[in-house]
Amino acid sequence: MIAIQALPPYEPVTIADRLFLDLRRAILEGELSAGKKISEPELAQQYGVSRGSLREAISKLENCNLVTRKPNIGARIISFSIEQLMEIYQIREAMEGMAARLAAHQMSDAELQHLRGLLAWHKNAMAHPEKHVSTEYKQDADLDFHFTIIRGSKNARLITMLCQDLYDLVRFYRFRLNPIFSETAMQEHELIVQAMERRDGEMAELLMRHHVRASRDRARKRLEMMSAEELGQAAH
Amino acid sequence: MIAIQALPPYEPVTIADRLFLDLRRAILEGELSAGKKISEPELAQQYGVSRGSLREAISKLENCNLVTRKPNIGARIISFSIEQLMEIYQIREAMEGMAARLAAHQMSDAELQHLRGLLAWHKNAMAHPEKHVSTEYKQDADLDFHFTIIRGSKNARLITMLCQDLYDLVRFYRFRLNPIFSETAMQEHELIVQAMERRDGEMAELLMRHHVRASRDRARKRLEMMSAEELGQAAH
DNA sequence: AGCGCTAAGATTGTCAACATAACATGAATT
DNA sequence: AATTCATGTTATGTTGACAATCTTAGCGCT
Repeated sequence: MIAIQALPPYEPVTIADRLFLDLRRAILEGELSAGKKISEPELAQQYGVSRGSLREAISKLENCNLVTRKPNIGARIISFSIEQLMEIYQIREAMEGMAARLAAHQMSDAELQHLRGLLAWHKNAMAHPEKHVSTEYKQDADLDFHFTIIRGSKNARLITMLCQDLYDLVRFYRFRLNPIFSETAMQEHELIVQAMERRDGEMAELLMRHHVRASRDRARKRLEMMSAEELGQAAH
Repeated sequence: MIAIQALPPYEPVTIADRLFLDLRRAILEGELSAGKKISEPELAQQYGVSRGSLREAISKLENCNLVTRKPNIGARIISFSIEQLMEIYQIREAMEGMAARLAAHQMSDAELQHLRGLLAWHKNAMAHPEKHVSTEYKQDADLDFHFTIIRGSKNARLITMLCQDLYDLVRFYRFRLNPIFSETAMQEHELIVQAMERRDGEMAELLMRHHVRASRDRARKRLEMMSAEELGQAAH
């Protein structure tokens, strides 16, 4: 069994930490509507903590780019925007491309085997949809694939910027768009792993960039097909 | 005269904001030693503010990656590490490469002319070192060059990640290494602008990536020549 | 001498109250 | 009727005090 660790867990030692994790999950899973203003007194009472701790948690959420704060006005959950989603894909293309290039050289054989196993598991899940394999699981598997390669780059700063700063945004949009993981994407993953197994960093980067670009186009096409009404729901 | 805006200014409306700007400057310019632990009571008294505001400012510094915090232990200024500097160059290669590609298509003719002017001004400053053009100015001009292209990408998230999250780290290292801006780098800038004037995004990306990679190699070579003693000074 | 334990000191996390700025309501005026 | 201004209310920024945790110095023990 492969561990799904889309949201890398860490033990919340302080109240503000726990609050941060709770709020992040609530935002990512849509419990708190996109674009909604955060009322400090309301949330503080709701979670039974003081405003000080809440403000610290909000500050951490700001780091994750999940809320924006304006002085003397307050904090808001970020709002849903197709333009921003496209921007994120462009950044992912550049950074994950570099991550794949580095990972092709830096990952150990064991790590590559793990990645290959992940791919096989994912492929099996796609082939046998009857085995109560939920959509979320397949999406988490996709995240796991990308995370493994990112971590494989062994570039600590790159890992932080992608896994902590950018992928919270990715999850924010992913949950609201609920994209289907396509067979095509699976084949792209396969090609990427093959290049990495050949230790071909140059090709791994090119293939990863192609994959992210293709995913962006699929997302855009999907968005154009969605009705305005559905998009409105996604925003909330 | 070309405006030097290495650190994009904004009006600090709240106390925590002003504190944040002050502390950031102090860290970037070496007034607060790298790796040093931040004492909340000490700094709060020194700046004449309460610990709450100081903690908020520290939280913002954490976003900029200039300090790291551990629960129940405290905050430390980041420490100087060659490995981290090399990691930053790798990220810049990927992201600024993408920025150059986008900017080649997105920048207006006027913006390109501004960039060209920046280059001319910089070239002139290099050619006439007698004109009391300090090293800092030339470095700021280099930052301006990169910032103009990054902003030219018109990708808001990319701009934020680079200008706010990554370039504070760049300044942190730059101040401590005090690198000389070489004639070679100037020529690389020239080639990048030429590609952008041709609206050749592909080439602009390749040239920018080459430029960042070359800068990284120059920095590494320079570091290898520096004695251990000098590096120890840089850390403080 | 070296190691582990204990208690004092200091530092960080948390809270509730105060000061100040933004927002909302309604009256007066053009 | 629409706009502007005044006023009250709410929310955010800020502060100082309290509680929990970590660090350190000192002591006893092996």
